[in-house]
Parts: sequence; structure tokens; C-alpha cells
Amino acid sequence: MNLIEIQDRLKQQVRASALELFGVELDQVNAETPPRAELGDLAFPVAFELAKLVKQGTGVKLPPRTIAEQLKAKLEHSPEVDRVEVAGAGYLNVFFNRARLLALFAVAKADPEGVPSPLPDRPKKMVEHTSINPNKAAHIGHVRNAVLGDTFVRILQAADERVEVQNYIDNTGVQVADVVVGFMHIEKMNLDDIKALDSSLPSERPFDYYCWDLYTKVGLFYRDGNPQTEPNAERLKLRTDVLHALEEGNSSTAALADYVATRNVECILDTMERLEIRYDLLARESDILHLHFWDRAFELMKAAGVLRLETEGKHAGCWVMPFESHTGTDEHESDKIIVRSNGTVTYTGKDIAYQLWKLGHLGLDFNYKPFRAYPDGHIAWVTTTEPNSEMLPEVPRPDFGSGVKVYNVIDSRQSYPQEIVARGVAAVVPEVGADSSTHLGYEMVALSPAACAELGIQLSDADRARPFVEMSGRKGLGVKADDLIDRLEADAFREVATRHAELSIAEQQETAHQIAVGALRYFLLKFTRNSVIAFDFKEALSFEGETGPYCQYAAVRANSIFRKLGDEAAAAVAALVDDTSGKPEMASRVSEPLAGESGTEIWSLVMLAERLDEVIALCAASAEPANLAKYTFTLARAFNLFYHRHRIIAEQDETKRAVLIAVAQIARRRLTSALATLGIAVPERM
RNA sequence: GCACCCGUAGCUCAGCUGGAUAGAGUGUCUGACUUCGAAUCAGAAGGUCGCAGGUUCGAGUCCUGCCGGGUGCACCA
Repeated sequence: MNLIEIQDRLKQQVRASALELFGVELDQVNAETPPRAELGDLAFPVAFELAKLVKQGTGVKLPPRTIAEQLKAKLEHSPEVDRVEVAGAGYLNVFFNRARLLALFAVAKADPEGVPSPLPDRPKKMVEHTSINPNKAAHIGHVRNAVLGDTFVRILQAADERVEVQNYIDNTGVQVADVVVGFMHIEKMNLDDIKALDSSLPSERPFDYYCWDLYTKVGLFYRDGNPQTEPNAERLKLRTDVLHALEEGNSSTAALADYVATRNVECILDTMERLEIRYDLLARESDILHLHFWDRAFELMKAAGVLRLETEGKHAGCWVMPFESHTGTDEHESDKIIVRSNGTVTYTGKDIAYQLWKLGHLGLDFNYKPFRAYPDGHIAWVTTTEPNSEMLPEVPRPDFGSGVKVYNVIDSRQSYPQEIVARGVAAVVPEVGADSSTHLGYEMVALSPAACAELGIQLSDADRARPFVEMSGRKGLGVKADDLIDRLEADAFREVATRHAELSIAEQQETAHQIAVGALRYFLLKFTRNSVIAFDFKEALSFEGETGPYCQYAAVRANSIFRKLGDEAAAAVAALVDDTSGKPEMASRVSEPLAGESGTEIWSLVMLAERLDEVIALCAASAEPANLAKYTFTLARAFNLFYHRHRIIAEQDETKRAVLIAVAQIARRRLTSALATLGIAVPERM
């Protein structure tokens, strides 16, 4: 039995008592954590609500405290409850039987490092994240997306959900076309030239870095080298021609673009692998086009009557989706164009087709082939048009698509098109509804003025006056992910080398790597999704205070205690469990260290640690990983305080020592599990 | 013009479906390493929760209006 089950049981008793004593049927009973541990383990503010309902129902005015007093007597019969107090204006505060629950929590099975066994019987949830245009290296804004998405995946898995992770590859879009224009018309290269270049590039400037620089040149190229002038129409036509070639496929230009995009995807996946971020499926836009997903979606949408062919006005010849919640003006139309007057489909249209496929309502499927095998044997697959790829005998292919719920991790600037996608899907398949599509939006990562100065970026006067500057791949304005990870690893390595000279270089590097990942992931997760991160080097590179390494350090300390205790820890916990079951005298001795002011302080760590399941459930429901990050830090902080105040190994009293061991055991298990769900490993030493 | 997001300590941010005395980190100042590791801990100082109304037992949280900042409203993605 865990804390959630105990709470649910008490809530049911409150409901039953309210009905019995006052004849009031409560919809739900709220439980909260009292502001201070000495006020109890669980609080019900239910008496306030009951006072109101009783007055409405009968006209009798009962003070909340009187109501609470009557409920108190009923609750005190539960075996998990030690006593109940009425406090304040009418709070019902529950104090648990500490010795009993300590034994209960101490024997709970350890979580298997946040990787639960697969649950094939469960309906599948789809999470799309990363989805970086494959034309350049990833910057920290992209990493925010990937870390948010990956952590949300881990949260769903920790909540026993079945999840499929997809990364959308927009390999036929404008951004890829631009880099292709750069290779063909600035660098004057053909496919063989690019391959030769690729293999000659130094490791510190890989292909995606090369494309990053080239991409910034293309913007200038369109404007004949002067950023102030209007684009050169002749040169812009080169882009249109490339775009057209990409959509058609089967040309030397398309082959060149495919190489460029695929190599960038490989580089980006390498970057993400450094942060423990992996994928199940890479869904390529070219395959959505060439397998005619849109044609099918178009038919479904027309049949459902969600599209209207405009015959007059400035949208004449376009198929549009009416969007009445946005009122139109002269400047801004309220309807969303899905098919252009030249017959081509917009991005939103393609996304509706893709979303219908994710939910298993398109009636078409991709073909698949393996893209990358991870060291643990997991395979990231990629979509393809070639049907024979299905036949690869040595790799069993999972079934992709057909989820019941879709989460799209996309920055909040795209909330308007995302809303249209959700409504389009709901209109075609009313039975799944708009609720099956969730836009997991987040604000951008921008650059603080200090960060711009450090990067040597010249700001315009207008930008200087702003609180932050938006990153721009087009302008080459941004912090590349690999550069930042390199810096973090170098900083961490320097620390580890001085602290642990006894470790081998390889061990020091591995530890530095784990610390760097912890620092970066935590930094990106501690902000809630709708807060803009004004990126600051000093803050991002910090290992002290509210950081990932702080949390890792607490877990490392806990582990070192158990390393020293050896077999004694398990024996002590077993003895404690034995004492509390059916030996009243021994049980009361176990209660002693948990009583009084000092005992409450120790006990509060247990209660906090056991709240992990509740926090995971909250994060899964609200799609807000920041809650888990904050919780993990709070737990680490509480453990550090406990660690500082109580010397376990030096403790002479055997019973108290066993209690402290059990408490530390619970805390380190939950802390390790919380960190794993954040994608943060616990080093051996640090 | 319309829609969405934000405004909380000097700075960066939390604040669960309305609940008890609004919290962290950072910065400043002061203490604690002979101990299971100081990437740590303790203490001090720091607040008109943007402003004004309203809803109620109770509002940082909900409603209305206003002020200030951000984003979106493409036959781009």
C-alpha cells in the first residue's frame, strides 16, 4: 500500500461520514499537505465546504469547527492513523502512525530506475518532440523542446503509460531548401562534392555546424549580400525551384537534399544522445507526401464537410477551414487556408494528415526501416516509401501509430496552427474529439543581453532596449547545443579531476558527462513551460544551488552511506519491519525516534519522499515537468538537511540507527527514481 | 483591431483543482569542515503579489476594467 492509496481510503471515509452525519453527498474530497509538518501529515479543509452545504440544505448554521470535531472521531479508527486534530478555523489534520508506515514504505520494492516493463495491453500515447528542421545544428531552444518532450515521456512511463516517441523530420520544407540552395549556388557543389566535404570536415566542425554557417549565408545571398535591400527575385526563384524538386522527388536535387537532411538528422540525433534522448520513430515529411497521406486526408475532410472551396474574394480557388473563434478584419482573415489556389497543400494540411495517422484514423500507413541502433539494442526507425524495407528479417518491427492520445511538443508561437490541427482532426473523426490532441506548448529560449555580449553579437539599438533577444537560425544567432554541453563537461571535468584524482581519466570523464547532463536538463526543466527562458551562461553553467548537480550530490551522499553500511542496512531494515509487526512493545520503541519535534523533522522527509507518485501523476495530468524538477530539488534539499543533522554511522542506539537507515533508504530510493524520471543519472562519486 | 501568455524579494523564478504566517535559488552580510564528502548546512536582511473594483467564511490564485511587456493572427513552416 502506498501513500496515494492511504489518502484515497481516508477520503472515502470522509465522504461516507459526511453523508452519514450531515446527509451531504460530496463530489470529491480535497486533501492537502499542511504548511508545517507539526500540523500533521494530511489536512482536510472539508468542514468549510460542509458548513456551506449544510446551511444551504437545511438552513442550520453549523460552525466549521463543530463539523470537524464530529468527522474527527470517525477518522481516528483507521489503522494508519495515529490521531486527528482540529486546527485553525476548522481544518481536520491527520497524523499517521509513523512507525507502522515507516516499515510499510521501507519494504516497498525499489523502482527499476524509471524504466518500467512494457505494457502492451494499454492504449498508446504518442509524444512528438524535437522535430528540428534538418538543415543545421541544434541550438538550446531546440534542446528545451527535446528535454521537455523526453522528460514528459519518462513521466508518462513512470505513471505506467505506454508511450511512442516520434520526431518529425521536415525534410521537404523551406529551411532544407535554403541550405540546398547554399550548397548548389553559393558553394557550387554537387552531391559528390558534398560527400567529399563531409568526410573531410574536422570533428570540431561537423556537418551540422558547416550547415549552420552556410544557412546564414543563404539569407544574405537572396539579398545580394546586403541585409538592408529587398530580396532578389531571381535568386528567390532558386528556392522555389528547389522546393518544387523536393516535393516531386526522383531528381538529383532531391537526392542532394536527402543527403543533406539525413546527415543533419544524424548529427542532431548524436547531440540528443549525449542528453539521453532517444526516439522510436522518425516520421519524414517526404514520405507523407509521396505516400499520398494528404490526398486521403483531403478526401476525409471534404466528406466530413470541414473544408470550403472559396469561389470569390482574395481566397478564390483555395480550400479553407472556417475558424469562427478568430474574428476577421481587413488585414487578418478568420479562415485558415489548407489548400492553396495552385493546388498545393499548406503545412497545416500536412499536419492534419499526419495527426490522423497518429490516431489511427487515416487508413494508410508508412513503410519503415531501421535508422539507428542504440547501445542498449533499442532501434530508432525511420519512415520510407520503399515497401520492401518491411522485410528485414533480423529486426522485429513494432507497430507504429494508432494511439489514443497525441501530445505535440511545439513552441507556443504555433498554438494557432495547432488549434486548427486539433479541430480539423476532431471534425473528421468526431468520436475521438479535440481532447485527443494536446499541444504541449512552451515559450522560447531567448538570449539575455549578457549572453549576447559574451557571444560577441552586435545588437541593434532596438534589440538592446529589449529584455531579451530571440534566437534565430536564419541569422546564426544562438548557442549551439554541442558547444554548451562541451563547456559543461569541461567545467565538470575540472572539478571532478581535483576532487577525485584516484579515478581513471575515463571514469572522470563519465562522471563529468553525467554532471553536465544533470546541469543542462535541470536548468531547462526548472522553468514552467509558459515562462520565457532568458538564457544566461552563468546560470546555465552553475553547479550550485537549485541545479541538477545539487540533486545528484544529495543522492551520491546517500549512496556513500549505504556503501559504508554494507549488509548492515538491509538487516537493520528487516529487523525494524519485524519489530513493528505484532510486537507492540518493540513498535513503541521504533516510534520514539519519530516522536516530538526532532521526530517530526525526520518523519517529514519520509512523507515528502513518499509523495513522488502523487507528483508524477500531477505532472502527467498537467503535462508540466517543472513540477517534478521542483519536487526533486525540494527532496534533495530535505535529504541534505537530514544528512547534516543525523549521523547514521555514529548513532549508538540500535533502534534509532535502524530508523535513520530506513528513512535514508526511502529518501535515496525516491530521489534516485525522481532523477531518473528527469533523465538525470546518479554518478558513483562526484 | 482580435486572440493567447506574462507581471510575486535587488536579480531569476515557484506557488497543486481558491485554504492556515506568500516560498526557493541567486546576490549581500554573518557563522559551521578532525565527522556518512562543504558541489553542503545554519542565521540575518529583503514583499502594497502591476493598479482599481467585484465574487465569499477565505483571493497571489476566480470575474470585470485598466496599465506595462511578450507572442500570434501568411496561398511560410
